[in-house]
Amino acid sequence: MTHPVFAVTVDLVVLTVRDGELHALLVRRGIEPQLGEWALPGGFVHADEDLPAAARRELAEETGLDAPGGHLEQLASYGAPERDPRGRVVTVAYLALLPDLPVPVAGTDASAAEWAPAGRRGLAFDHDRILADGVERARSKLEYTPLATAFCPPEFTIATLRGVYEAVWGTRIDPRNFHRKVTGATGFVEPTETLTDGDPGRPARLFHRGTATHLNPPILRPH
Amino acid sequence: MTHPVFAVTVDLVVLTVRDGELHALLVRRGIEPQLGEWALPGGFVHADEDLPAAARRELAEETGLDAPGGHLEQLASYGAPERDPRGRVVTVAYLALLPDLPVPVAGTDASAAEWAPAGRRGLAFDHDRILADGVERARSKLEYTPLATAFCPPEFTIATLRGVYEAVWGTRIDPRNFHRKVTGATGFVEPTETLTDGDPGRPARLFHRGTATHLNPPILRPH
DNA sequence: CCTTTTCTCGTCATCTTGACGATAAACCGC
DNA sequence: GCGGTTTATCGTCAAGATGACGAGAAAAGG
Repeated sequence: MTHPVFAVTVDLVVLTVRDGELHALLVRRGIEPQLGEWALPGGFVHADEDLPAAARRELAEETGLDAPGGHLEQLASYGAPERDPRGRVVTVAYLALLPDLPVPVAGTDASAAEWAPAGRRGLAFDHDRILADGVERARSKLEYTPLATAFCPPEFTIATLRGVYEAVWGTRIDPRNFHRKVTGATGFVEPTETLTDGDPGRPARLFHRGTATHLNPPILRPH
Repeated sequence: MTHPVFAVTVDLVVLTVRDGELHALLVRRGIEPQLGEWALPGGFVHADEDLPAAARRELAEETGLDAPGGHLEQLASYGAPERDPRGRVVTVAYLALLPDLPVPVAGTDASAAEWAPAGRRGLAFDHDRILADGVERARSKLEYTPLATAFCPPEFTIATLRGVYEAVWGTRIDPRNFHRKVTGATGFVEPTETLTDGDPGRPARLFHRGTATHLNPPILRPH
């Protein structure tokens, strides 16, 4: 039996929190098609490469670093027949959650790269949809997993963690109740011995991430 | 630029509840490779076909019916270089949740089809892993969505719904607390006017599914 | 020194949860 | 027909979780 021929790409939804708002990494396309349009970073899977390896490679190429303490997971695949003018291209999208990083550098196939607000639309191909799916996945995962810590540096305050929730969800959260829930959930965060210094207000204790993979009880967003 | 060539398949994790246990639909492969091995139903995506359409087509071919009242969603994609001896094959797995159906018929590329307990292992390719991922997705989704109703006929009792949760989670649930939670969650189930008749015990009210897409509050499995 | 800011702990009414008692309303075997 | 069994449904109660908010602690800034 014969079967149709496809190309396979990986595309990345790379999210971070900057200035209290959720941002996504975008690149300006430096090659055809859609040359000059903003798009998600990504590229073709190599001949002998596994999908997660391709995602990590593209992430390293586009951001200049792999995700140390960050998080990378498969998001979904998109393969509508007309989604790419070059022919049948199926893309496997990955979602990366990273702490705030220095300004990204343009990669091989990109003429520019920048952090854009996660609500940004008008991207090439079906990337609007992929970005929206990634943001929704992140919003949902913050409820049931401790992945909010992937947006934070290795040591962080409860206020920083709360800022992540507020940025991703676009809501305000009561600092006192949030502090109680987070420190009460087993394995979410572990206190260190050190306190912040130099910031306005009372010094805050620094925490690092705990060992839990699921939050119990969950931290549900208001609706 | 040139890029490697792939074949793309869809594979289906089709789950149902039979005799109080979670079952998966398996087919015995009628073509090479892995001829004679048990595997997940699936096949190549056609030249002009979208991914969800390919999943629905394969489901219809293998089970003889599309999912009326059932549920079909994308699960994940798998593309390790050595996963298929024919070459680079990326498969997009879909998860289907169906009410208990008559015995399936063997499809085009299968010499037999059967419902096997969802814990079954020893499948062809990497289908053990895909099946395990599908079961875990189903277990998790029952916590936060009303998808348990996808396993039920259009009208069902609370006990039937509880049986779904017990089968998928492999736990026992207190009937009184479950009844309270389910009827209390907004939009999960809507009561009808009719009662069951003929079964042992007191007649039970029949319900149909509500309009909610998320459960609030969630129904968390014990751990 | 006083004000402002932020962190952290407490309080309290309300809601949810889990364990379980009790009654209702059918069946089954005799 | 008649207890015994089975299942559905409602109610109770203590423990835990939630949301709204008070208040002190500990820093910076004028």
